[in-house]
Amino acid sequence: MQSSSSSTASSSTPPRYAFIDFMDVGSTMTLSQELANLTEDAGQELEAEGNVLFGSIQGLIVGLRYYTGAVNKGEMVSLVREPHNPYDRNAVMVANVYGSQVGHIKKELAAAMAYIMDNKLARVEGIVPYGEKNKFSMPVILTFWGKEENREVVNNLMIGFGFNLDFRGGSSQTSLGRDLLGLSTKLSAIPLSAEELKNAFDKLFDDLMEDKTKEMEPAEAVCTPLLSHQKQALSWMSSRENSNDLPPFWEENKGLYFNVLTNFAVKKRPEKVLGGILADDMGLGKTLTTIALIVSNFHNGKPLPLEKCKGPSMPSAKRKQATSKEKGVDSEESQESMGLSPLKRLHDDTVRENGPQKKTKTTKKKSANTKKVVLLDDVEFAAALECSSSQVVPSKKCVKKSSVPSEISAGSVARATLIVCPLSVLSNWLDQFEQHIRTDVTVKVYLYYGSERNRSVSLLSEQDVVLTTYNVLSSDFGNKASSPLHNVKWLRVVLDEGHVVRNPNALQSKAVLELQSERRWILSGTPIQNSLKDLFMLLSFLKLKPFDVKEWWSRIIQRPVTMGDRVGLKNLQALVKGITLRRTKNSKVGGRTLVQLPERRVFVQYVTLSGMEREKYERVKGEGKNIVGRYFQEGTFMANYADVLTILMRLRQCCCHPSLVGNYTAADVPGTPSELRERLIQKITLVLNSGSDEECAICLDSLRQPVITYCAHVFCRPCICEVIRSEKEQAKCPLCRAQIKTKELVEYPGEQAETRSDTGENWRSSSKALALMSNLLKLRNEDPTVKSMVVSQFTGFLDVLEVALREYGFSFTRLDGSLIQRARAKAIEDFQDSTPGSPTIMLLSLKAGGVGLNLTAASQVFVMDPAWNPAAEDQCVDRCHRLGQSRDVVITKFIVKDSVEENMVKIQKKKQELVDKAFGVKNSQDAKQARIDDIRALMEL
DNA sequence: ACCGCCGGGTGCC
DNA sequence: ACCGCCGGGTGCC
Repeated sequence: MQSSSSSTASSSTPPRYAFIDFMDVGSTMTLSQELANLTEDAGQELEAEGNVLFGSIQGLIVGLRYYTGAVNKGEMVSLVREPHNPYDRNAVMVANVYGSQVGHIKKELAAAMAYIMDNKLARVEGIVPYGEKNKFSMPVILTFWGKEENREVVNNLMIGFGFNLDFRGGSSQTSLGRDLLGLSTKLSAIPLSAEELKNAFDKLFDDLMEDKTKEMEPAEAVCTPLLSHQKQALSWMSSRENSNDLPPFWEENKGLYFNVLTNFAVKKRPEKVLGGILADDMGLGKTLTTIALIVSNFHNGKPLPLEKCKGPSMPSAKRKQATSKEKGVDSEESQESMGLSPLKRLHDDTVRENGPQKKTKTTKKKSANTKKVVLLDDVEFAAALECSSSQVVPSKKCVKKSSVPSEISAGSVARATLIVCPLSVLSNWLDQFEQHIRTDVTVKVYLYYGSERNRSVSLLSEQDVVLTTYNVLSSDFGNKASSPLHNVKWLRVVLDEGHVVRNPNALQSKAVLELQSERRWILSGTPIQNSLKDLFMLLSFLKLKPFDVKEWWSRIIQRPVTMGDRVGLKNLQALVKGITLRRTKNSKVGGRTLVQLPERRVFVQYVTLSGMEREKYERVKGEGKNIVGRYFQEGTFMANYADVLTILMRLRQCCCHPSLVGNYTAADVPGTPSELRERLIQKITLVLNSGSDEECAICLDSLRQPVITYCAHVFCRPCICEVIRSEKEQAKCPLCRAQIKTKELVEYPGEQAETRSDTGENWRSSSKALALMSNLLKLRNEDPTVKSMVVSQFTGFLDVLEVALREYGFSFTRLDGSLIQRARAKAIEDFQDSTPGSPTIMLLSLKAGGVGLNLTAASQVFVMDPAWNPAAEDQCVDRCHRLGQSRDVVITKFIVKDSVEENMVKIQKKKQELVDKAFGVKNSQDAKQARIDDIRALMEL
């Protein structure tokens, strides 16, 4: 099994924004993705986007009488090649929107289409114009879509078989044309302008709360009083789960159910979609609301039946602690705590946000101790507890002893809720269950995490809540041995920070889609990260038919909308509105905003380099300019992109502290395999530590178990192995098409391998470090209780700052990618602690920590170096500027004058203006040129 | 399928 | 009777 520690770094950084995307701030693509697109045929499936219409032709669907799939007039059908059909290897099967086979394309036409489809020269889509009642065959209009460069060859191929692609339908002016494109004729044929589209798109998720203002009180088990907007959310979520309404776009008419979008009609009532998207802004209490939902809305709208605790009030938190302590006594496994540490530490946590009834550490500890004694006396009860709230129990014991006396536990009725979340918010969930559930009832929360996790399906099914991470889920799913989580019939599955699953090709997406559940929820503050496409994955998870199938999503929603079709947009809006609740920090309830956040102000401080620093900077810049200039001349710029990034990184490091910059190695020539290997390790380390949050070009997600190929491209190990497995000996690098082999993949040795810069004894200051220190000293003089976050992209710079902080007697903690979860949680806990003497400074690496991170103790933020993507900075700042922050937040950004940093800021501004103005996606050639131009500007070439 | 196609029966008008 | 024509059997790929 993959070790859980190897995945900590990446999983804790949900790729909320494409960090490295410095050329194109705010656009949808990251560097890797763009590289993948620049390289022809990166193994991606033929996407509908970017395809043009070649033409259309009328064909015939035959063999209707052998199949049950019905089609209505005007309904879309899907065409699927059947290369293994025993009667005709050219066979093309026709299916309706709901996946039932309708028939086949008549063989002569199928013969012409087969080659085109197999070689992906064109995508063929069908729509039935009439004849829906025919018994034996029906006509179908086939439209051919593909890349412009394939138009000719497709046309000629069709002519060769005696078919002429008719282009009349192509002009979307005619009503037939618009029908073929899946566009509407009814409302308006005037397409939306790019501006209107962007506006509409931005507003898609805005304040979807009209008629969602009914409030509901949570079950008694919830001890935290819910705010008004949380009660509204609870009411809405419950009604979504209990609703008997038809799914969006379905209407009932004389015993028939009719989908108004697809024209599909069935006798059987379509399956309900129970659940939806809770897209409230961060800090509005999605977690609390979800907890309230879990305990308040079991079957038939009744609360979840919970065990009452025996004896006098005994907070659940204490019980857990007692159990795990006791466990330590009688168990041989002492390392088990590795994966489970977040739980342990959470017991000592002080109450964070939203906590009207504060518990204090001391009372907790005390009663925990008393409890322990009691527990030892009551073996039966202890066993029960182990099954429920403790995660650290060896499996056999648990399975045997688990005797949950509840009538529901029998298994016929789904009981458990599965919560999947990024590692970084795991402990937050545990915290919040403790904090918000009354102490005299037990909600059985099982943490399915760590190597000792209990894989018993029946045990998991008996829980109230099972908590796990996306990584655990997908690694279980990937290891062919049956995945326990996929064999449980869940009552409810909740995807926390659900936007992290957005690439439908990634393993974790597949793992998530395969879960069996009655109800499904997505929690996400940013349901759409980049583009409309992100929504597809969410609908897919919610099983909102037919949009859970890519083809229908594209044809019915995505393409019409991106082509500016008003009805398409209207449908999209209706779709989103029907399943989403979103309130923002600015939403109003009864005329008042939901939460009032303190102000935040941003200052930029310019730093001037000292003579020595300037000298070194200019030297590094000179070397870099030479090399990059040569790449330009040779036209090998894109091929050497990694090196260019490295050079830029060195310059940026120079701005922070001269000692961060090591010797320059990019010009080295790879020699023997061992030298090559070393060089590759060096390169992958650089890439991963460059602060760019590189994404894997295959899954487009943050790198998981990163490996580097001999051709020096970095991917997730599972992703690239899958490519090699499927392409066998022919396997080529998705980015440069070089041959690749599994045994030639070089692993990332981990952050430890990072060469610590020569700070320590040789500590010398830097202008930027001094600028920071003077700010911090001034703050300490003014108010010693003020806490600050110090953010840098370079862990080496944080090392330097540590020395300086010690020198001046500051107490600080540090959070970066190298910390395992336990240390991470400890660092946050220490920092959030408000008792005197607690650390006042948090050193934070930009890429560490996740969206869920709560650092509200800080009211000062120092951004030491500019990020390529300013959104990353904003995100970082949001960690303290969120609900629970009581002071005004001041952000100070340091920028070195006359340096790459200043240029970066200029480019950021320019990009931001462009993004603000237009919504359109520029073509890859332009993007490439823009990228090159920007690097010229950065390097002053 | 109120078609097309196949293949057996049949054979002036 | 090596054809045409008739009419029954039959029918996706």
